[in-house]
Amino acid sequence: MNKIDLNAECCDCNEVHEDLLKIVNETMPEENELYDLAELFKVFGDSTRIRILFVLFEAEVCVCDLAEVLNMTQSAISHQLQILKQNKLVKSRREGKSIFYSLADDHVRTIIAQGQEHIEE
Amino acid sequence: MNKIDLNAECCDCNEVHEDLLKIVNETMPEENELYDLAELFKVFGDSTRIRILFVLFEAEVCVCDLAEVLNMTQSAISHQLQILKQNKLVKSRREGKSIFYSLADDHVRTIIAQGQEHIEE
DNA sequence: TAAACATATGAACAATCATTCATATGAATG
DNA sequence: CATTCATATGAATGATTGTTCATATGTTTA
Repeated sequence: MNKIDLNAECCDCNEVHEDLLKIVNETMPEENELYDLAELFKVFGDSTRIRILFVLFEAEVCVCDLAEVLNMTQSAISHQLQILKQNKLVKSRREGKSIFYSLADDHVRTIIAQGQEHIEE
Repeated sequence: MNKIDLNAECCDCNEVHEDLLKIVNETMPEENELYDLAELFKVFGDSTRIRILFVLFEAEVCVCDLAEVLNMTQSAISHQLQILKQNKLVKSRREGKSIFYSLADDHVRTIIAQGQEHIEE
């Protein structure tokens, strides 16, 4: 595998081609992992979902409280909660008529904290 | 703490309203910071850009090599590089006709590593 | 068990986005 | 200085997505 391409059809920086292909083939995650990674970050790429997460950083909250605090419709919040739940960023628990949502794990905090560090520079 | 909100206009979980509002108002970032955060994660939310970043984890690479290694058109790669650059995830350097791209800082690695940890569980 | 309440969900619509195509810019080369 | 090479970019297009609206599901209560 990874044979030398002497007829590099690209730019003149020929020296790197072989090594680059080799290294990339070794370190690049599988196609479906790349897809999952992008999917995960897509979930963080919406300010409504980010705001939901910031609320859940502080407390376990039911849907209607989330909607009230964030000043959005119950339906919009519920739709976004489903997306957060599908991606295992939040979990839910029923208590009577209400359903309470909370953070699923602490990666969420870490990822968002890293994002904040990045934009604050 | 956790005072009761007697005028809760929402669901029956009245006790939390006041405190929740207070805490959220204290800890929720400003509107534009939330927007910037979401924008940043949106950049990670595309597998082409993720793949570009994985290549740049290993080496400083010119545009045509990126296009070749990732098997995509020069134009598509260039468009995505502009987005990565605007969000300060990569930087560029001209050398003759070529332009070499590299990671702008190490938050990129940390954020993606956290994402990988999350999906591998 | 009917009504009220809390949440979920499907369809529709507008907005956003990634890629393609054509072309422009900018540097090296002969 | 015209051509070639490497990259950037604007417009167009098809695909994806967040919100709304209407309605369904599931739980409590009278």
